[in-house]
This record gives sequence, C-alpha cells and structure tokens, in this order.
Amino acid sequence: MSSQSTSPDLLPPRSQRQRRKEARPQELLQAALLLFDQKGFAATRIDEVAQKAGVSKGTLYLYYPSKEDLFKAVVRQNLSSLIEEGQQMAATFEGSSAELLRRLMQTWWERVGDTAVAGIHKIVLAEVRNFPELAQFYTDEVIIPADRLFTSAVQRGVDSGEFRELPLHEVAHALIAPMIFMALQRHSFGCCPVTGGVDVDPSLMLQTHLDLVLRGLEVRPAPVASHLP
Amino acid sequence: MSSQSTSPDLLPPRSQRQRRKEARPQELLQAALLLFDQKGFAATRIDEVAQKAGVSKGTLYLYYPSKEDLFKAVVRQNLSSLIEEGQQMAATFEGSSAELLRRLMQTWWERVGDTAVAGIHKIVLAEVRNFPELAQFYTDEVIIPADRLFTSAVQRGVDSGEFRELPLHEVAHALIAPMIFMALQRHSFGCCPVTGGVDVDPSLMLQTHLDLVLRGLEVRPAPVASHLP
Amino acid sequence: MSSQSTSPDLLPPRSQRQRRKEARPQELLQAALLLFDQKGFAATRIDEVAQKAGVSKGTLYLYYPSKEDLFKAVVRQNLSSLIEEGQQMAATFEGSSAELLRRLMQTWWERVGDTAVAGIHKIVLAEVRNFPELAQFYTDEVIIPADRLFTSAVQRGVDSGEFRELPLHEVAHALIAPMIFMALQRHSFGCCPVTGGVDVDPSLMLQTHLDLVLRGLEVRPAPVASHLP
Amino acid sequence: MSSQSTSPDLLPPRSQRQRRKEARPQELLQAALLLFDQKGFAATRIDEVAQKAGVSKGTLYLYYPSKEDLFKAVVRQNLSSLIEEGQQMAATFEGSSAELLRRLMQTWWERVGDTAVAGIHKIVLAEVRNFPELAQFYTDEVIIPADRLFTSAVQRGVDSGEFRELPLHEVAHALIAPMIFMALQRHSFGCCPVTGGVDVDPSLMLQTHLDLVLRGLEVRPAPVASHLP
DNA sequence: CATGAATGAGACTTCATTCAT
DNA sequence: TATGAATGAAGTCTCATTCAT
Repeated sequence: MSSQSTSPDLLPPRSQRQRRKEARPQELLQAALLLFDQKGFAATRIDEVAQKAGVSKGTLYLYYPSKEDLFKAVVRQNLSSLIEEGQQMAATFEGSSAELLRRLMQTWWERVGDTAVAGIHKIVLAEVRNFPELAQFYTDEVIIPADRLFTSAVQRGVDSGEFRELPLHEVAHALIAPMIFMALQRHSFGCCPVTGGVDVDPSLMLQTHLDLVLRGLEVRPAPVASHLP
Repeated sequence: MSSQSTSPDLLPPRSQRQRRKEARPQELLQAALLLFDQKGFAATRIDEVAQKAGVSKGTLYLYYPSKEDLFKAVVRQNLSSLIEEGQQMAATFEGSSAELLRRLMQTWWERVGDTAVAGIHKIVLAEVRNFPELAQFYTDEVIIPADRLFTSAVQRGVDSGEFRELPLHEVAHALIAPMIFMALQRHSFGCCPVTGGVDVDPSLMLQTHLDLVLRGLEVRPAPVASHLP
Repeated sequence: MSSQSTSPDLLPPRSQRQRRKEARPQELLQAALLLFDQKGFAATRIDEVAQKAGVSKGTLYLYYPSKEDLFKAVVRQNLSSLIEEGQQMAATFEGSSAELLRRLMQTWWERVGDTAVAGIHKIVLAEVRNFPELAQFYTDEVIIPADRLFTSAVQRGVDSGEFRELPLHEVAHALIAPMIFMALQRHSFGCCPVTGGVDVDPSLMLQTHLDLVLRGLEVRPAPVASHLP
Repeated sequence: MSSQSTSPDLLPPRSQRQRRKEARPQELLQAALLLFDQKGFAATRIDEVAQKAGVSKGTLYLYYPSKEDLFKAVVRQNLSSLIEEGQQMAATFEGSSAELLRRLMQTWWERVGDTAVAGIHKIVLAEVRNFPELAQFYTDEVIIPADRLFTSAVQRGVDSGEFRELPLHEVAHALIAPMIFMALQRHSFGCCPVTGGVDVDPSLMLQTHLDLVLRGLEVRPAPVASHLP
C-alpha cells in the first residue's frame, strides 16, 4: 500500500465500475458489429445491441448518440485501422508485386472476408441510399483509402516492369471485387445453408482468382520470343 | 377461344377498367422493382408501391398478401426469363468460348447490371438473413441456373482446348463477381454522388476484366524457363 | 331511388365511416385545444389527445403529421378566424371609437379570455422558445393581425378627434394586456382554486379597465374651459 | 461562536472546498433560475442545471431531492425579498400616490420585468396546473403580498382625494398586468426575434401606460355638460 | 459529501396490415 | 373488385432519478 503511494505511475486500483466503463465501447462495438452483419442497419434494433452488450438502452446512448454514430464507430474500428495496417505492409514490402498482391488479399480475406466485418460492406451497398450521410463517410474512410492501397500495389508492379500497363482503378476493382463478392455471398447465404447451393471454396477461389489475374497482369514475351530468357 | 388466338385484334372491346385490372400485376411489380432497387426491402413502403402503380394500398393486398410475397413475385418475374435467354444463346453459339463469355457478360451488363434488376440481388445479399425462406427460393430460382450457365461456357472452352483446366465454379465466380459487384456499387453510391468517390468506368471495367481473365484462362506454351529452379 | 339518380345535387347518402371521417378534424382539434390549455404543449401527450377524440394514435397522425402541426391547426381554427371576424366588425362599425373598443374587448373576453382558447397564448408565451418555428408562425398568424385590429381602432378615434394622440402600439398593448393577463391568471390558478387567492371579478375588471383607459384616452377640455359645451 | 459573530473576518481559514460547499445552493439556484427562464420547467434538464452550476447531477440531488423542489426553492429565493422591499418603500414614501405608483412600477420593471425573474411567473402561469401544489405556494408567497402592495398604494391615493374611488383589486390588476404581460412577451419572443414582430418599446410602453391609467384615476371636475341628456 | 455511469419508463413517430363501405 | 381510414405494435431517442464507488 505504501509502495503504491510512492509510485504513482503504477496503475491505480480500478473499481469494478471503472473497469466496466472502459470496456464498454469495445463490448458495444462488438455487439453492434455482429448484429449489423446479421440483420443489416435498419433491421438492427438498438435495444438488441445494448442487450447483447449486457447494458440497457440508455447506456448505449451514453457512448454513441445515435444509431448512425454507432455504425460509424464500428466502421472506424474495424476497417480504417485495417487499411492503415495494409498500407504499412505495402510500404515496407520487399518481394515481387505479385507476391504483395497475394499477401494483401490473403490478409483481407482472413481479417475481413471471413469475419463479420464483411457485413459492413454489405450494409453499405444495400442501405447507403437511405442514409446519404453514411455514403460520404464510408467513401472517405474506406473506399478511397482501400482503392489507393491496391492501385499503388499495381502501379508498383507496372513501374518495375513486372505488370502490363492497364487502367489502375479498374484492375484494382477486378482484383478485390470477387473477394468482396464472395464474402457477401457467404454472409448472406452462408449462414442459413440452403440445399443445393453452389459451394465455392474460399481458398480455392482465392487461389484461382489470383492465378487468373496475376497471370493476366504479367508482361510476357510475345509467343515467338518465348524461348528467350 | 381459337378465334381469339388467331385474331387478337378482334378481342371484344374491354372496358378500360377491365384492361387496367389485367395490367395491375404488371404495374405493381414494376413499381415494386423500382422502389425495392432504390430503397431496399425494409425501407420500401407498401403505400408508395401502391401509389406508384396508381392503385390504393388495399388493392395491392388483393394481389399480394404480404410484402414478402410481393418481393418474391418481383424476383420471379425479373430473373427467370433472363437466365433462360442466356442458356438459349449459349446453346446455339458458334464462336470461340472466349467470345461466348464476352457476349454473356455484355448481355448481363446491359439487361441486369445497368438496370434496376441489379437491385434485386443487392436486396437478397443484404436482407435475406431476415427472411430465411427467401434464401432457398433465390438459390433455386437464380443462383443455381446462373452458375450452370457460366460453368457450361467455361467447360466448353476447356473441352475445346481453348482454356486451361481450372476449377469451374471458382472460375465462373471470378468471371461474374466483378460485374455484379460493380453493379451493386453503382446502385448504391452511383445515385447520390459523393465528392471524391472512386469512379470506375463500366465499359472500361468490363473490357479490362475480360482482358485479364480471358488471358488468364488461355492455354499458352510453357515458358522455356519453367524448368529452371 | 330513381329520384336520387335524377337529382345528383342532393347530398349522396353518407356511410357512417364517411361521416366520422369528416368530423375527425373537429374532434381532434377540440380535444387538442382542451389538453394544450390544461397541460401546455410539451406536457400534452399525443396519445391522450387521440384517446380524448376517441381514435388511435395512428389516426391522429393521418390528419396532422406532427405535434407542431396539430398545434398550428388549433391556432388557426381558434384565433385566426376570430381576428378576421373582429376586423369585419370594426370595418362596418358605426358608433364611437370608445364603443368600438368596448365591443372588441367584450367579444374577445367572451370568445377567448373566458374559454380554453386563452390557453393557446399561455402556451406560446411559455414554450415558444423551445419551438422557434412556432414563434414565427404565431407572430404572423396572430400577433400582427391582432395588433393591426386594435391599433386601427385607436387610430380611428384619434382621427375623429375622439382620442388624444398617443403611441399606437403601446396603447393597443395597454388595452389588451390586462385582459389577456387576467385570462392567463384564471387559466392557471382558476382551475385549482387556492385558498385566499386574490379574486378579480372579470366583468368588473373589464369595466374598470375600460373606464380607466378610455377616460385616459379622451381628449378633454382644459379645466378652465370646462364650462363650455 | 460569539467571537465569530463579532469578527467575521477572522473566520478560521476555510478550504476552497468548504467555501464552495457553502456557495453551492446559491450557485444551483442561480443556474436553475436562468435555465427555467430560458426553457420553462419541463424543458429544463437537470443535467444542464448541474453543469451550469459546476457540479455533477448527483450533487444537485443532494440539495434538492427533485426537480419540483428545486423550482420551489428558486421561487422562494427570488420573489419574497423583492416584494418586501417594495413594501418598505411604499410605507416611507412621501410624494404623491401617482408618483408612488410610478416608482413601484419602475422598480418592478428594473428588478423583475427586465430580468430572468420574470421567467418564474411565466412558468407558473404555464405549468402550475401540472403541479397543483405549487399554485397554493405561489399564491401565498407572491400573489397575495404583491396585490396587497399595489392595492395599498391605490387606496392611499383614494384616501388623499387624489384618485377616484374605483374597485381596488381591479385597478391594481389593470396597473400591473400590462407590465407583467410585456415582460412575458419579451421573455418569449424577445430572444429569438421573428421577422415583422410587433415591437413595443418598454419605456415608452411604461410611460404611455402610466399616462393613461393615472389620468384615468384622477379625480376631475364633472364636465358642465353632464346634466344634459 | 461528491460523482457520473447506469437505468428504464415514456415520448413522438412510422408503417404493415385489416376491414367497413 | 377497390378503397383508404383506422389500427397498434414497434422503433429511436430523452431524461429524471438512483446508487456503487
């Protein structure tokens, strides 16, 4: 006890209440993410989010003053940070550009496509028209940074002579779209499995897609020159 | 009856009311399609659909006993015929398989991707979880036939030696996903343009995507350097 | 029956439903007036208004799309029409201006001061700050026309040489303020009678007030000239 | 204890916390007065009062166990002293009764009409029905003493032969009503100025009103023409 | 004494659905 | 068959009050 008073830099003892308060945002965001993914934006009830986080409705409003704000917080926590991480990785990557793209997409699949986070994009696609303010927010916070990340990686390959010259945005789009789309599909139909559904294996899909597209990007010698190194 | 089928212009004169009565389902489905596309399922109000179709709310309920039934009718009307048409085209197509794929996708873009019909898929992706019965319905009615159409076209190219051997479902997925995804994107953000949004040009995108994937599918001579370590 | 078809200008038979529909606005406005007067704007519950009018909450919203709109309708029905009536009376009045003022104020007391309508002004005074849009509405719809009515009557007296020249707005204010104030007082304390309250008799008050103010307005001969006709 | 009362400047030094503790009720009442005036009773939030007073919501509840109690405390603090002061002034006044009334009303305007205190009366008028217990309280504490103050002053004028004999309560009412009413008006519309509002100048109003009423009160020689039909 | 996180009843408003006409 | 007035459950959000610390 006396040691505590002499070393104030030690964490002061936290009351249970304080500890809960600090954990609240995390708990609320996690509950919100799962429910948004499951039901969409409009169909998710604030009460349900609060209940899933173990608090009352009023408490949720203590932290997020509206449903839209709650959604924005979920986006920020789950996507903005991830994109930034990807940018770090790309900036320091040393291998080939094809390899960089493989890594970026693999990471994206593990961290987003295969998790509830993918549901966020689903919501945006489906409901952004009814909440125009969210459209701008998501564009600024996610679409533009993500596009920048992928176009940079493709540009890197073009600069190094590894890739052909192709329209950057469109290539980036072609790269990520199948993955996002597969994620959407799985998050919609995947949960309540239907009989006879078309099963696409994600890792096989990822591999096939990369195989296709990276080969398509390659600069390759004209067939007659194929025996040159 | 036979006289009617042979001389449709000799139908006994119908009152305008009768004629309208027969057109009602069409008008209602059209109105519903546009509004579902614009607002999604939950946010579309029955009143608005009725109003757009020029009838009262009560009348709509005469034809479709619930909102969900209305939606199912919209799905049925708008997608089955299209897929069948594609199958016809594929069955009688004479050119290369690459060309067939180009045509299929071009057609899909014109008839679905660039129209309100694309909104149906958007809704299904986003809200099917809240209406599990629709998942099975949509799978049977749309997903499976569409997958069959594209896998057949790829298989055709493999059989003829035009394409490499690759997992069929996954290739089909990789083919259509970027197009559907672009359609979704445009149907969400396209309408309420945000500042700084990433603009993807559809026909450039389509061309780029086909360029990439068809090249990726091509069987090509193994590079001479392939036997090096 | 045949006579009906030949004389379409007779009122068509109304269903009970139709009759109720036509009476609804009246019933709702009456219920709203009483409750607004009793409880104020914020403390009046929409449910209670609907219940008092014998309909459900949803029905009220069919006629008045928000609480503020309901309030505006109450104002329009009860005050705008009354002021217009007063203007008619003033325009055609033939007696002295003092008599005109007496009549205007008598009428005001009977139709407003002594009825629930007085509660409307109470609400505006007390709560208009919280609903700024209502301030403009009430100013345009009530304050300005009422001021015009009274200043005109005073001006009439000044023009005819009956009244002294005094600031018009201020005189009008001095005329109506005690009446309004008495109405407010009675509508607040009057209902739940307190022991020992200061009882002001309305008609005595009205008479005294008019006696005071009209005498104050009179142009009177300087005392020395008092023996002239 | 006795030493303290004789040398108040020698109070043992108090910690700042102690001093603030003693000032708390004052600060809370002041904050409450301003907010009640600005927003009315129902629309004033306890949080806001506490925040304005620089304490937490819980602390406010330590001093005033409910919102209603807080309001009663505000009434008590702000009105009793003022009325008493007026009574002092009236009791020792030496000039004419007309001059006394002028002074009383001038003072009232400066100390109440033009300050947030006027808002208290506004609240009482508007919301006392929802809190019936407050009606009795306010009558005893404010209405009766104030009435006594003004009726006494009028009676003084009547006794001295300066004023005509008229019903006392009603004259008192006619005297103060326009002032209170103007205060109410200004406290409602004054803050959020509406376009085209009817502007009444307070001092011109006060002067006009006194001019009218005091002239109306004057005993004056009967007109010579009074015996004509 | 003081705090402020937490509560939960209750407000306004919306909208799918029903049903008398 | 067609209407549209009426319903009432359910949703988002507010705020006076409580209570563990």
